Amino acid sequence: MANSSTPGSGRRKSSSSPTLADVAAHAGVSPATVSRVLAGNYPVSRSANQRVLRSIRELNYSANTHARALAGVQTKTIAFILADVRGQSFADAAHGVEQEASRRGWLSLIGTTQGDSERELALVQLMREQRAGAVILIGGVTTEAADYRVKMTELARSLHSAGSLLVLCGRPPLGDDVPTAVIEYDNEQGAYAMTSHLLSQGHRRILFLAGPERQSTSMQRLAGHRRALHDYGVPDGAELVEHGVFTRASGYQLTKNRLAAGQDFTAVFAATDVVAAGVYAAAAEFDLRVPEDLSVVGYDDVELAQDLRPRLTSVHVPYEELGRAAAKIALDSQHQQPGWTGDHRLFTTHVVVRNSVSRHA
Amino acid sequence: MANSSTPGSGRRKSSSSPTLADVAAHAGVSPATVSRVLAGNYPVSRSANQRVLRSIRELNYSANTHARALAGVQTKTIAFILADVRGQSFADAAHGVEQEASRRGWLSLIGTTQGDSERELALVQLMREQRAGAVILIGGVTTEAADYRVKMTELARSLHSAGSLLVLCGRPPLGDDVPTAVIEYDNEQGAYAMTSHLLSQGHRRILFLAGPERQSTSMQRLAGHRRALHDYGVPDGAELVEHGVFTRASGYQLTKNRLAAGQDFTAVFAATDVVAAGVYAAAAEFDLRVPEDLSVVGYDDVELAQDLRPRLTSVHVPYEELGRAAAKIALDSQHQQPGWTGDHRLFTTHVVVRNSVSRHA
DNA sequence: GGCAGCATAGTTAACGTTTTCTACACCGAG
DNA sequence: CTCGGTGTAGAAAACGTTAACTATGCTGCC
Repeated sequence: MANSSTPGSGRRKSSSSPTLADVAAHAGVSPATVSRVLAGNYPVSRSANQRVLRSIRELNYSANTHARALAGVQTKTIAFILADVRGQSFADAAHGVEQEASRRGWLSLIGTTQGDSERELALVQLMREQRAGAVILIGGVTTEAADYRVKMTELARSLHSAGSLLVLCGRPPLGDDVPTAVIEYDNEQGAYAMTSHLLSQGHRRILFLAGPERQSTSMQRLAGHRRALHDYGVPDGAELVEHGVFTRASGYQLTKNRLAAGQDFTAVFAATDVVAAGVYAAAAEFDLRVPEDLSVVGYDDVELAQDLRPRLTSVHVPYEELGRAAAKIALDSQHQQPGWTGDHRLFTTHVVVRNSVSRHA
Repeated sequence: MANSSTPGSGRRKSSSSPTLADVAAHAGVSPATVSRVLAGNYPVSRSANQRVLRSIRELNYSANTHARALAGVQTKTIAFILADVRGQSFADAAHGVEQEASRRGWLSLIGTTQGDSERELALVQLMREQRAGAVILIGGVTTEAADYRVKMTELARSLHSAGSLLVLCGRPPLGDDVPTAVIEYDNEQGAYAMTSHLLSQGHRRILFLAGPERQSTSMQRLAGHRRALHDYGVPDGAELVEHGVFTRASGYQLTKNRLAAGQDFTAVFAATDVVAAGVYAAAAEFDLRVPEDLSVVGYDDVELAQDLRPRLTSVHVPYEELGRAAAKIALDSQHQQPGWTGDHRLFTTHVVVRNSVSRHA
């Protein structure tokens, strides 16, 4: 009509996808009818229905998500946000989410933050804007910035009021009045159990390789370790705690430094299995046998724990199940009441004893 | 104005996010001005600018992506699609993408297909609709369905005409006239080199644990293996090829079966390092020492290769760099000419010799 | 002093759906 | 033979942006 005045002038989509209007024209019906055929929530005559279906097939039409979203329908997409895909544990959790989501015909998207809370906020923001059906955050938080809490709280509310949901997995809740679901796994308890195990085997000087300072997961595990030491009446040796990151390289370097400094310890509790792999490498370099000369334990119990030699004693965390549960809660929440305050679920962990710990006289 | 006639009647958003119009009203300017402040592509007076900025902050406004996309702007989002995040190799590649994207201020999203080409199409589709700036597909393809090729080709064209780009990474191109970028790493050559290595060490009966039949990566590696056998004049022993999947469990089971059947081979070439981990486990169960009784090699050279004992000889593939390169090409392509046919880049691989192979008399 | 030109501002038409409303046959019942 | 349904269909108003047009004061020049 209006813009057909000068044929080649206006911003004409060259070979873009066919629109609903195109389908309607092709089938000789109104746009509304096409929409109704697609939605199937309104009576349409047999003949019109067939013509529309045929046109859709012939034009290879597919609805534009954005237009749909703008018009108020939710996308069947669930977002999963973590620090780094390279970590086995969270990758397992991601798989759990994926599984549950696809079982229900939803698509899941993964975003990574590299531990940067700015990026985390940006991703949640993006997902809210994209009208994701739910957003799952997994893994500890690092920042203490008050700003962060405020913004995340706001995003949680905003998601909730848009019929979506923020799920916090393995991280501290935002507050009682914030509409989120929380899924935790017991870091403090697991670390307590593991350190107890080491203590019961006679170890008294245990090097604890923690994650970053002020990272919640890291701090919880350290707290469990400390509590066990305290309960056994062992001095809590702050000088035997080292902070690093959750990588093999970090475990290797930290252990090497300590060993080079001639420090005296009979066991190492690595905050993570991959960190423990680094400990193994450093020990080998100093000709220390595991577990005869040095006992080593980890946390997470990922597949790697079984491939290390000797096999690594670790704390089992049901990551995949965690992911499934998160997705389940998120997707079930679809029809939550407005006054709803939040679900809370706690997964337990347990020590898996393998061959990396020896009795110490 | 018009819709304020009956205050409480229409479908009123209860506590939804503030819109651009809200900001405009709050700042006492027109919507256009707000949009311009945001875009910064049009002169706005100092005072108006400040008022708008303040209103945005006070209302905590954030633009609606869908409306934006609908109005034709691209999202600064890049999508990365793979089969399964749990595989180290692709996780590394994902990290490379992530790195490069965030370096430029882009967000990256990961989607997983579980090897299902239907889901793959759906994800690419979704990303196209979401106006992603680029879509990167990594890993071999499994399907032979003609339908798949047709649809993917169409999506590639559609993405390209929307100013976006489809990047194929480690998988066969769709055709010369399809506007995609292709990044390959040499599976055939790497496998050839590895099998040559085994042959040069005197091994003649090599069990090859391939991935799924008709999966491109798997087939390429098998082809390289076969070519090496042929070049050395060794019978190509189809009975020494076993097809499975790229997991530890698969490697374990397949090897165990062969061993239990009393089959005779002196080396195992696992299609993947994690598969090799399974081989180690099976060998241990039969009291076979690696490499004295059985030589084992893998492919990918992920971190795990260094943690296995003995350390695994493997073919190094620069996954992280691959990811970075893919992202780089994708993001640089932003201003490609219409007649553009596609970039092509090939990464080389090389054997990393460790301790899992012994000389066979 | 009138007028071209510039710096800002506002209007309005897209973008592609969904979803009310309204319209129109056609049917059986009074 | 008219009159409320009922079953289908279309028109049009959202949804929240962007961008192409218009509109309006000014400034400065002839």
